[in-house]
Amino acid sequence: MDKKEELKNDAENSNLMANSTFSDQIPAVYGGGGSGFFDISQGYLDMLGFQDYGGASLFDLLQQPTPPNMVVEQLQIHPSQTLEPPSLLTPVSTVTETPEMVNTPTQNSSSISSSSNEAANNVDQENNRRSAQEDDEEQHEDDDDQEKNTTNKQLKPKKKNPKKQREPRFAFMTKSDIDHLDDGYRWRKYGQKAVKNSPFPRSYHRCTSVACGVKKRVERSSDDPSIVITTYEGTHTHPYPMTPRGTLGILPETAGFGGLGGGVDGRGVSSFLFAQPHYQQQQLQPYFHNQASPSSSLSFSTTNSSAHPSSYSHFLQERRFCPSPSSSLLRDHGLLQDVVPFQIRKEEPKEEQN
DNA sequence: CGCATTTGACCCGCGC
DNA sequence: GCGCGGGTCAAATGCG
Repeated sequence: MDKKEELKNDAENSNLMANSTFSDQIPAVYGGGGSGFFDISQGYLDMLGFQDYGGASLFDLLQQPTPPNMVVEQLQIHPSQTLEPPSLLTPVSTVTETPEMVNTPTQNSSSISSSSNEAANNVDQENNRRSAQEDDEEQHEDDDDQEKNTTNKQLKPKKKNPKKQREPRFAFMTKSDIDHLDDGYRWRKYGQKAVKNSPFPRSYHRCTSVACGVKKRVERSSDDPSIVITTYEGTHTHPYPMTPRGTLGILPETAGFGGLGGGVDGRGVSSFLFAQPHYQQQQLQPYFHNQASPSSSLSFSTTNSSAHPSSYSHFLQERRFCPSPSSSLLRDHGLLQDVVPFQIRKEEPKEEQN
């Protein structure tokens, strides 16, 4: 414990510091609600087209006369690497590792970039390995069997071999009482672990879709119990599950942009409809009270190990929830505003001026 | 009965 | 090499 814990503590302390860290990197991001949190105003939500949702989503809540505050903290987005800018997003790029990364000391760019790069490399390497491995496994099933037999003797047949591969990860810090924010997808919890130096456990979820390997980790910030850190890892490879729990009454078409699910790449994704059960509103409120303004903020951090532009952009796309095409206001910024708000804007001609 | 959650065990990477 | 902590597995259990 000693040093380690200290380090951990430091790291965790720096967790929330991510705000400052990030702000240092992308000052613009923090325009709204103090503390470096994004301010999601009702107007913003409108722009996102949330009003169209029938279900009681988190955002619905946000639309309440007294919008709850959802703190979303962008943990770390690395500005150094620009993503290919799809018309909508451009950006910022690289993301960094999520909570963990976030926890990393406030070393910002340098550390972040290095991490990102490393991560990226690792990812690539790992990906290669993985596929290679998979191929191998397929090709040598017999061998595998044998090997497995050997291994099985000792332990459960864990398929995982090589290094874990880190897929693009995006972390969201949400101020909420609810740990598991319903994003519309169906998740199955496959594990829970106690987090060191934190009274709150971390739960591991996996998308229930067959071929979808998207994972999600949910944990509460030890520094601020009111903050839930949700980390998404991977990209959904299936269409958005419409109204999974009757929370999302939206159709792809309504969603615009190919819909919540219809990601640009054809991959359905829109993992950010925080559909919440009704009761959540009540739970959320207390927090909002703590907020100076009735605005809500969503903060997320993207951690992208792969630092792949596509990943990021994809992420952004996902994040687009479903900006309604009609919302011209969003037109250029949309989610971008959250994610890469100002940065991007800088690049964009300000002429538009809203 | 099927699916989701719980939970203890195990694996793996990393730091010392 | 060892211990720690994070991440995952899978049997057991719970729930609708």
